[in-house]
Amino acid sequence: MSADQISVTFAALADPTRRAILERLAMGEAPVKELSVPFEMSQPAITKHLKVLEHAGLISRSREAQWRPCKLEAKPLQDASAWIEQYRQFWDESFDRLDDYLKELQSEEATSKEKKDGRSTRKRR
Amino acid sequence: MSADQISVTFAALADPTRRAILERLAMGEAPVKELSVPFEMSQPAITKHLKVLEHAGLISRSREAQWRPCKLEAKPLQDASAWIEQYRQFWDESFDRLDDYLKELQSEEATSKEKKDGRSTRKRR
DNA sequence: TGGTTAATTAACCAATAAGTAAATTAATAT
DNA sequence: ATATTAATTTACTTATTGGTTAATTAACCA
Repeated sequence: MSADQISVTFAALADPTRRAILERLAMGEAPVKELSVPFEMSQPAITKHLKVLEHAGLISRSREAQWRPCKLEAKPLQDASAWIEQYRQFWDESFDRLDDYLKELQSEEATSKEKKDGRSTRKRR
Repeated sequence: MSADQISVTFAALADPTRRAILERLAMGEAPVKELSVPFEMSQPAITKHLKVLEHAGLISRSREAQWRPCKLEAKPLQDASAWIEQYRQFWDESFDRLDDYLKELQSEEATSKEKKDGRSTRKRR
């Protein structure tokens, strides 16, 4: 564990079991036993995957009696997403327009004014 | 190599050297020697990283005399991005508006009409 | 108390990953 | 032909990953 946070995040996402767990957790919290049901895999194996996810900050854990519910923590995904979005222009033809819209959205929220202008000056391809 | 494509993509992105190589290639094509300059690492090591990236479809390679230029191929990033975007609602407060905008954008492009309506009916949080 | 369920820990194994140094291939240049 | 430069291949080492089974901890239940 000397890797940077985004490396840890991508490494955690590189396993299909772990991604499936995250997808399940998007529906709501769940204890280990329940998470393990869809997989032909021992419970210790699931515990290990959960440790990887927890270490990556992608889940958090609490206690309820003998259960340890897992909860999705999507924050690291935001950074991963931001990294990938750098490259959107290389695949997305409508990148310019989306990019402009996001900038506009941001300035809208930052300044809370200029609600109905700007758009007319946007670049178009 | 029996993993699904998105696992291969995330695994390729989990290494900081490989991410740095992709960032360099976003500026334009480059041969192996040039790519290896910023790293304290032997050339065979770079060759290995390039193979991982090529195997993941994140770069392609050609030939020019004794050089093998590498070129960024961002397509797999689109799928990785799409996977992560599933979770945007868990971190992004303006998810609803962006989601609505993307839907609007899509229908705009599909139908090529209804250019200046819709926005007034969007959900707001 | 003892039994059951939930989950983790410990010890182990096989496969993969990330690096090295040395040898080899391929193209260019003299 | 030979030397140089670019890149890869080979063989090897070390650490990590993903899984196993068996034992242990922890909380609840009757």
